[in-house]
Amino acid sequence: MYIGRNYSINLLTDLFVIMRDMNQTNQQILHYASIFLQSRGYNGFSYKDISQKLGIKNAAIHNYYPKKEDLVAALLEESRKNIAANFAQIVESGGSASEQLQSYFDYTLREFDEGKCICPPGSVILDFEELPEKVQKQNLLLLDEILTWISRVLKSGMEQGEFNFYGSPDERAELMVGTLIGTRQLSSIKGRKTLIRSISLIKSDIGWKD
Amino acid sequence: MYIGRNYSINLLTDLFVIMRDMNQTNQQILHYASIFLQSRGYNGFSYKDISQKLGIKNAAIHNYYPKKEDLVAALLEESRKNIAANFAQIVESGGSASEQLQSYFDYTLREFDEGKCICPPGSVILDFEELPEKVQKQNLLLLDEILTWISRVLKSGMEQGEFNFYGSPDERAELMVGTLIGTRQLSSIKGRKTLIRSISLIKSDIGWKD
DNA sequence: GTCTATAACGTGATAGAC
DNA sequence: GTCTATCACGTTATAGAC
Repeated sequence: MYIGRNYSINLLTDLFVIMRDMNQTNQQILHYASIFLQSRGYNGFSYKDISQKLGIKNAAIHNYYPKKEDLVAALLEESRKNIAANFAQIVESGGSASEQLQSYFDYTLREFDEGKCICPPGSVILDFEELPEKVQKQNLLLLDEILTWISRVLKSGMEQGEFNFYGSPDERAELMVGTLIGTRQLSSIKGRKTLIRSISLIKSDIGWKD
Repeated sequence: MYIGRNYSINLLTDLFVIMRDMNQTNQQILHYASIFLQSRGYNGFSYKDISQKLGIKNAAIHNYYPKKEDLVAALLEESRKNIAANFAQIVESGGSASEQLQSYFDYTLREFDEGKCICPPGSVILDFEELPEKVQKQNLLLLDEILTWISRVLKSGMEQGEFNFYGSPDERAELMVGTLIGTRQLSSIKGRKTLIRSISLIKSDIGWKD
C-alpha cells in the first residue's frame, strides 16, 4: 500500500528480533503499546487501553511491566536495538545511499499507515522532563542511533554523487529527523498525501536523483 | 536573545490584541495556559497548574472557562485572530518576502525561548480525535491561516526572484510548517542550536539569498 | 499468568457561601 | 470573582486468591 515496499520488507517490522523470545501476551502488549505510544504519546494511553485490546485485565500487564516507565523504556530500548540491527543489515546488503535512505522513508510511511503518527523517539518528547532518567537516556540513545545512521548515509550519498545538498551531513540528518517528526504529526490531521508530498520535497532538497 | 528581533517586535506577542479587553486574571490565565499547552500538549497540563502560577484556586478558572475545551478553543481562536491581524500588518508594512518570512522564523524562535516547544496548531494534534469538534475546527482554521500566509509569501518571493525552490508554494508551505513543528520538538531535547541550524537549512532549501 | 479487589492519587467539574 | 467543599471518574499500582 505504500511506495517502495521492496526496499524495506525487513526493516523494523514490529520488533521481531526481540519478540520471538517472548510469550504471546508479552508480544501483544508491546505491539499495542507501541501503537498507542506512537499515536497518543506517553500520557495519552493507559494500561487499560492495552488490556482491553488483549481481552485481559490491566493488572495482568503489571506482571510483565510493573510500572509504565518500564514498559516505555522497554519499547524504546528494543526499538533502538532493532533499528541498529536493521540499519546494519541495510548497509550490508550493499544498496546505494538512495536505496538505503528510501528504506527509511518506507519505514516511516509504513508506521504512519499503522496509525503511528509519531516516530519512537518523538513519542516521549513532550513528556521528556517529567519522565525518569532511565527513559530519557533510552530516548537519547535511540535518537542518536537514528541521527548517526542517516548522517552516514547522507555523507556516503554525497560522496558518491547521488545527493547534493547544502550543509553538513549531521545538520541535514538533524533537519530530516525533525521534519519527519513534524510532518508525520501534521499528516495525521491533513492526510496521508501531505506526508507523501513532503517526503518528495525532502528528497529534492538533498539533490536526490531518480 | 533571538535573531532578528527588529523584524518581529509586533508579531504575535502574547495575544495583545484581545488581552487588552480582559481583566488581569483572565490575561494571566491565557498567558500561562498558552505556555503549558504549547510545552506539554492538551493532556499535559491541568487547571491546577495554571491556578498555582496565579496564586488562586482551580475553581476560579472555571469561572472564566467552564470547561477545559473552552479554554483551549479560546486559545486557538485568539491565536488565529492575532496571526491573521499580524500577518496582515507584516504584509502592509511592505517588506520583502524574505523579511516577511523572517518575521515568522523570529516568532518561532521567540516562542521557543518562552518554553513553547510546540506551535499552537501542533499543540492539540496528538489529542485531536478525542477533542470536541469545536476545538478541532478552530485548529484546522488556524492551520489553514498559517499555511495560506506562508504559501503566499513563498509565491511572492519566488516571483520576485528572492526564493528559488522545487515544488509549489502550497507544498513548500506544508513542508515548512511540518518541519517547524517537528524541529521545535526535537530542539526541546537537543537544544536551541538545533533549531537555529535547521531554520538556516530551511532557508537554503528555498533558495533564500542573503 | 490472570484474576478480583482495593488503595492512593490527580483531574475535571459543580454547588453554594462570602 | 474567589473561596471551600465535594463529587465522579480514570489512572497507576499493589496484595493476595486461584
